[in-house]
Amino acid sequence: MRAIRPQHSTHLAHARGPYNESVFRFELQAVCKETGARAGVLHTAHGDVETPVFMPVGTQAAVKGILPRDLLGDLDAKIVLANTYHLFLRPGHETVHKLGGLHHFMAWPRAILTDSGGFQVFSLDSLRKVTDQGVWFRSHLNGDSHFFTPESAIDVQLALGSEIMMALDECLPYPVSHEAARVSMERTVNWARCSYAHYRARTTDGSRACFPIVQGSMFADLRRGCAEELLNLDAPGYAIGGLSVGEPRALSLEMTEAVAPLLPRDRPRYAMGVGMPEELPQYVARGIDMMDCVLPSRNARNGYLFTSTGRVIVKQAQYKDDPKPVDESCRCYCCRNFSRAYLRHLFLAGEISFATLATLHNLTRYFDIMREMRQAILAGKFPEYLRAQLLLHHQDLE
RNA sequence: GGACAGGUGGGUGAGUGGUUAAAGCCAACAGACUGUAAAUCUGUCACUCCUUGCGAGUUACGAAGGUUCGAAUCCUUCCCUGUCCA
Repeated sequence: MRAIRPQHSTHLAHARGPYNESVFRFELQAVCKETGARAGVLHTAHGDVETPVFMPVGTQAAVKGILPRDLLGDLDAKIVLANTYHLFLRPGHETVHKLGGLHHFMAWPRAILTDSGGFQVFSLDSLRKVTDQGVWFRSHLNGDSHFFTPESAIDVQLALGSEIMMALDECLPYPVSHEAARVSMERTVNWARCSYAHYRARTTDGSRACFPIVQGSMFADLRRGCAEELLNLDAPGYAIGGLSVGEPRALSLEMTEAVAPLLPRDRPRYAMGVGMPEELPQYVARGIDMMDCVLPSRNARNGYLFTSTGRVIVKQAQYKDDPKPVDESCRCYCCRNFSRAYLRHLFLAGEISFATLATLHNLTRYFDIMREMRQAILAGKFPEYLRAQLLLHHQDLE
């Protein structure tokens, strides 16, 4: 068998800073005095990640609809997500490991964050059973039973080789009782401790991080209690999970507000699974550095495009003869070359290229928003940016 | 000219006396989507009216008649399509 080794040098040359690139480290560059919004850099063994950052979701080691080439080139993404549960089932973490690790396997030389499978506790509700020790999953592919523990989730992520591993957590639906949320939160804390002990035992060089996840449903006291417990782990970063599971938007932001101030100032904060474009500044304004969401990619495939002036559901009949680009102020390949009418045609015709163009556009939109925010924070103009956004999206945020 | 087989809503295609304004699929239209069981899913899809109800009325299964309490379904005639035979 031919030796397969990741080849990072060419891709990373420009991304390397003056720091020890083998060590995972967060560098805070600016903090908005009025809101607490932050700009920084996440230094990883696979390149620097400027924050605040939006991470495209590539569950099965692929961001649906586009190629790593698009992510590297046009989008210039610095980090993507992949999923422990899905890659464990198929093709199997050992297979990925044997083939040189996830970066090499999916031809993605930059940073990768792997989710632990905690979200699948929520989304595969009918196929799993949670115990104090872990989660039984019945594979959605063939019905096989698999038991995930905090330790095994770390092992799978170690085999995959991601820079940022997530501790196994229990993501609850909404609404649940305070008591159910408390029991679940305590389980998530225990799991985080187990994950952490295992992570510490198995990693030595500091090149890879593991983030615990704050849970507690929509109860501020539980959220705070959870965060305080997790602080004892002295993790290199913290996530807030269990948001956007059906609750009113105001509640998700309220929970973020309750938790973020408790988290270490010098560590990145990750709000998992958010959000709509107009929500992103709201999280950043509450001190969030990292976000991810399937919306730009999934909605793209469903004909729903995000623009600087609102949504364009390009599959609608009203765009049948529309020669305009999706977003006239967008510089993406899709908007530079194709009309709404053409995109609508591709969608209705079921052409695969629609997904590619639409996803490319939506991710461009998300990245533009993140870039604008970062620049505003660095320039000390984030409050103005935020106020302008609020005016623009007054109704959306109701 | 003869013998069969057929003609159903935008398309396809079920339905052989009443629960049929007519299944299913497709198309079309609208909506949903937030750490992806998603190139997925949901709804609408003859017209009119209102007290929006498993409401009322009108029109509709090639055309026109007929049988029947009741017809897309049975009968008669006609028109059209396909295949085969002359």
